[in-house]
Amino acid sequence: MPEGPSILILKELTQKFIGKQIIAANGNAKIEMEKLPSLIFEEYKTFGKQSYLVCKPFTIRIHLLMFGSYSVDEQTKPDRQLRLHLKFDNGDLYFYSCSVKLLDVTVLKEIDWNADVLSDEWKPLKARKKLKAHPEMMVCDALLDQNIFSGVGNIIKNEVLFRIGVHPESLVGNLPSKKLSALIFEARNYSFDFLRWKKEYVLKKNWLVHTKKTCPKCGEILTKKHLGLTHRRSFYCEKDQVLYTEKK
DNA sequence: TGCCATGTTAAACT
DNA sequence: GAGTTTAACATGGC
Repeated sequence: MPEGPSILILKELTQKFIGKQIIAANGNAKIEMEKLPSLIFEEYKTFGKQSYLVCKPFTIRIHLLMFGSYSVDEQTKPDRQLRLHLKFDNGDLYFYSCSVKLLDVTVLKEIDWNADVLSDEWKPLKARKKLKAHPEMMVCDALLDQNIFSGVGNIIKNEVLFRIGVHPESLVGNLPSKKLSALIFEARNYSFDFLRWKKEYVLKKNWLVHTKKTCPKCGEILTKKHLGLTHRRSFYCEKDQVLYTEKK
């Protein structure tokens, strides 16, 4: 489910509730539920994988983590623990097994919206600046850094690195300028491909290396390893993805 | 059936 | 205190 593009799809599904009053709120989220009824759901803001349901003077921050899910209007699988249910006069919004926090709406001012690869406010130059400040970082860690590439997840990471022909263990500071540009460009570009394919239910079909066995380019066996600070799965081709070891 | 994964935080270590 | 490792959360696919 939940890499940045999937959250945008969720946002679209909830648009009919914008401007509506919350009639009731329940679920096992450890928040002050009694504060929610009568508030107006004004806006659904996303920041990468985070959702911010703006209901002044609060905002409900929801993160689906690894296994979170949602449904609109129907409680699809009642056996799951219902984390948050918001009732409106034209339907219902349900969230399951996710992180939920009720925050003061002012937290939205603290967010660096320019870091969201899927946002109109995305600023590639700013991402470049952040990367330049961390030359010792492995590119596989850099792509997953939500302060630099908010919304990028492990699938996008693997696919982006294959597209640009860069080995996941290359250091940011060793990338040639053109490769650095390609990295920043594809982080956003692939995210939109992901979004389109997800909507068409053909996302998996379009994976080139993620969970794959052989390289679609050269046919060699792909390497699967847990790499970087986060030890997340990396799928890559030793032949087609260059390990940049020399400072350029 | 058991393992593991599209993620993040916070506690528990050194 | 810092930096690092582990646990916790919880569901579904293979």
